[in-house]
Amino acid sequence: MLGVTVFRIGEAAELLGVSADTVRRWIDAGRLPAGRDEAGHRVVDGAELAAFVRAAGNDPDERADASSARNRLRGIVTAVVKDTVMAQVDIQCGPFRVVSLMSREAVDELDLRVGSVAVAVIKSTTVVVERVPSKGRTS
Amino acid sequence: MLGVTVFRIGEAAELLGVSADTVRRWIDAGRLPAGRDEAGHRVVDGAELAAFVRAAGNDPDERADASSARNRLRGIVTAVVKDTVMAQVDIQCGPFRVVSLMSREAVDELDLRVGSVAVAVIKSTTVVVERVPSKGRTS
DNA sequence: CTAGCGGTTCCGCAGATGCAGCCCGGTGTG
DNA sequence: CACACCGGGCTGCATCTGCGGAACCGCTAG
Repeated sequence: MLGVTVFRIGEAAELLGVSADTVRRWIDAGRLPAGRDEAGHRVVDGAELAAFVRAAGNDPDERADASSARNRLRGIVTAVVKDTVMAQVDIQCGPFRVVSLMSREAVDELDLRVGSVAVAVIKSTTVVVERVPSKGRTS
Repeated sequence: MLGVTVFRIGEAAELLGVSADTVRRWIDAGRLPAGRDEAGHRVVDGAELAAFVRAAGNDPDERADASSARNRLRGIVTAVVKDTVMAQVDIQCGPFRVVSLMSREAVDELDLRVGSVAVAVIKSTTVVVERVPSKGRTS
């Protein structure tokens, strides 16, 4: 098991958040290196895809750049639920919804409300990583 | 201070990650409610923008749906640095780069490597929210 | 008061993306 | 073995998005 993770075009497309056609065009344009399997289907190496998605994520979004420094996800507040002592704040950060539980006092003090811009900050030691059952095979 | 956060078209565009032209077209198409200020400039209400970004984030991406349940950010591993006892794993989740610090043993056990698909899971109590110096005024 | 600067509106254009249609190859089931 | 189903390759088309240009408005500095 060399463990080289490879993706088919559909899998890569889902990961990148675009259609398979777009991934195909990127490959044909040479922007994303890929090979072909015995059936003529395009095969994308996991490491290549990682490099591509990293490059794509850095350039266009300066806000992502500012974020990429240390787990800073910038977004817009979509919900605020205030309890007596605690409060829950939902932030939409790009395609993800991040939920934060904090004291009600903190919410009041920050004056967080629906529509406000906020940044979700996460200590890297509190991030748990799960492997995905998935797809990519080892070849 | 009623605290109704409002955005100008450029600010909304930056938040949504698109150009001001696109936001203008969305408004003209009725997809995003907006008013006009005394100068004829479009003005977007923060709550409306929040509703819009929430809807936009849920529909297209089923993977985001699966993620939105509880701070589950799915992405691709872009870097793995192994130290003697600790390890750092970088995951590109949409436009954001998430860094996780974990024991080296955990990395080996999960068989995490560049190009693997992984999910960053974050307890909502460990998410710190910062307000942005920003923009949106109170009217 | 005037000039300069930044942001917005509106217009038109070129490139990128998504989608539908059609054919092919691999897989599983009866 | 025959059949249906699924994912992929390839083509063409409609749409969306971003960019540049020209004019307008509001704010600030001189």
